[in-house]
Amino acid sequence: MRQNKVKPSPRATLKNIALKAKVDPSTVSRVLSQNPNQRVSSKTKNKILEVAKGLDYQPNISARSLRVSKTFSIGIVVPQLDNPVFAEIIKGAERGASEKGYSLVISYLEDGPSKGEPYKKLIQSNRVDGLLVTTLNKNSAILRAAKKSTVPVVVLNRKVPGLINSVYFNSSQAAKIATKYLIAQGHKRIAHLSGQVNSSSGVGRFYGYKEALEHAMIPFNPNLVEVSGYSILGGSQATEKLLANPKAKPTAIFALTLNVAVGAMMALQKNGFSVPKDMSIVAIHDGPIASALHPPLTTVQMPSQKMGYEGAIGLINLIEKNQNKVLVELLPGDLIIRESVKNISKNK
Amino acid sequence: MRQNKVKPSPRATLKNIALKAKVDPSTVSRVLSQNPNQRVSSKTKNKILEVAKGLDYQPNISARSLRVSKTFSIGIVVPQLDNPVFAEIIKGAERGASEKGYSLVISYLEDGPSKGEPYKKLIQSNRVDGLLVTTLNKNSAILRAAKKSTVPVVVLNRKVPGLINSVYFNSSQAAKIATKYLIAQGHKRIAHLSGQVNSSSGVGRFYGYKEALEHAMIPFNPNLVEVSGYSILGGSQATEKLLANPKAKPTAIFALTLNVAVGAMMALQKNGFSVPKDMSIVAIHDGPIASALHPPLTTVQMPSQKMGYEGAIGLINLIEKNQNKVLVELLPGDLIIRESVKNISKNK
DNA sequence: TTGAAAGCGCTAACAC
DNA sequence: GTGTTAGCGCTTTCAA
Repeated sequence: MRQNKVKPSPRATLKNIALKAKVDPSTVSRVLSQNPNQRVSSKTKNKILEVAKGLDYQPNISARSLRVSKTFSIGIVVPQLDNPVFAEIIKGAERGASEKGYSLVISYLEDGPSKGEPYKKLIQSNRVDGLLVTTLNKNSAILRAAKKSTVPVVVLNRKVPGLINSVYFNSSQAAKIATKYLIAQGHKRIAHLSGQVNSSSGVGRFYGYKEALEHAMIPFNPNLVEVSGYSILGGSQATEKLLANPKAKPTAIFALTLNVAVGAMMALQKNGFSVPKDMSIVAIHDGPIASALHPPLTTVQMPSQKMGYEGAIGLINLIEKNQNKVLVELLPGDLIIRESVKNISKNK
Repeated sequence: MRQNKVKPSPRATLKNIALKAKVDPSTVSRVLSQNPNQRVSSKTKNKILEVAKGLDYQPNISARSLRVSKTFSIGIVVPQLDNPVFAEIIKGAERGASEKGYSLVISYLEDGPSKGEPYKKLIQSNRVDGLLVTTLNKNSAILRAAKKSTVPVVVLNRKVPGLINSVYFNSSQAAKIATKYLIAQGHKRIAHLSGQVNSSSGVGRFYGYKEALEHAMIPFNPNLVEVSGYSILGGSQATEKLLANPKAKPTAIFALTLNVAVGAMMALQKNGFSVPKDMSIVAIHDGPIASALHPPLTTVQMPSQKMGYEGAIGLINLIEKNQNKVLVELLPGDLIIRESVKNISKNK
């Protein structure tokens, strides 16, 4: 009933705009697709713009995609969603994509060695013009698949041999900053909760830690390094080991991740250690939890969100051939000094 | 150079398959689009299937979209990405979408009162066939915008007046389970760290808590309720208030969220309370952190991932007109008993 | 500066 | 059961 009374406003297509503005659809396209070399008289241009606005025109992406063989969306492949680092990366990527008029298609997958299917489907059916790839695992199937991709790929959070395009974080420098700070506060027996061996970010932090020690002429003691991985539980277990080892006896801990630091703090508390009185602690990667911990944790900021943003922008530049290579090294952010480190230097 | 030597295998299109199989493109379409009432002889069908496989055919989504006015993707709008609940919802939604051959486009936005633009762009340019909407705020702009949507919308995590389709969690029942458990362990002075007033999930938990008390004939004491919101910091601050209030004196805390429980535990520790000796604690929403806490936290599982999954499946059914209404109430998951609650009943 | 015409890859109504 | 035909909405030569 109601439909009969209301004059159904025509769908806003180029054709309908052309009809209303009494011009050809192609002219409308010339104006609305913002082609730089338009050559349309400002009179007709204004008229078209006006009509388009009145009809609240939004281009039909499918039609445009079909015509120009581009989807105007990029995909992002993430191994886990419950890791705050990836959440921030996605956040940044979404911002970058939408700034450039692209949408972000998400493909989640467990980071196993054999998978890679979602990725395949994503690019084969022309759903995306390019791909942002993150992974925790150096040898993951996605990385292998990425090397054969027909669309541009930008790897986030690490450098991968054979894939030029990446936006990564200088984690070794972040580790150096964190370790140096502990040294400056008088610490000499500094433990390191480290990542897996096959993780480039973990290895980077380990080297940064070692370099900072060397620079301060503090001998490296392997007893002070425990592999924790990236989880709270891992941090807690590694710390237990550390405390149980009579050859360790650290006065400070450098944790490679916020989660790991949380686990470490729990283990310390459980074993009767008070932070920072009995043990100082610093971690890489700032986040809301850091300031909510008790005591608030001193951290080196990690620009995860920026990583996603820069990755998206770079990828789109690649797609649009504005550049042919993306290689961005992001420097660590600031050292956020809170209350988890005690100054134990004698000449204080 | 290399391109000249390699015979470029033709792009796998319907036309090329038709050429190779010596049939008409429309016949190929009939076979490959899996139309149920095909009426193609199994002989030609097999031939087509074979050729298609050899060419590794993947349909061009843009062309199909244009033709059938469908994008085969759904959008999801989330207010924050660093909240584990939303991460799990996305995870589930991605699984549901990909199971049905759809892709998931993500639109992140701060959950302010005035926004709603990303959403608008998403549906207006025909980028998505439907929308999954999550929000923390009862009065958010997205919800208002959703009511005017031309594509189906399914609201996740809450029921909203004026929007029929939703998949939500019976948080009041979860609250009841948690509170009842504390009561069964002999607790009578049970505090509740609650959500905001304008959040349906928060209100539900509050009612569940009250009902459980009533049922056990324990009088409700407003001094035992503190608004914590959903963050770690909020949980910590609310707990501080609780401890400072001489009229409260709880023996147990029911926290509406895992994050809030983490904050509470920090505040308790800071104030010299030991869990569960001096204070028991239960929270809604299980997650890896729960078992990593010290002591491991007793929780009522919340099916966030399932919410995303059911939402996606329901939305796609709506889109494909297999059903015309989605209204799913998810029951709380199991009570996971760990070590954060002490039995203080006398006749133990 | 603008219009006419073709076609991206696909599907569906209609013939036979 | 299979081919013919038209057209979704858009961009892009080519002509005028």
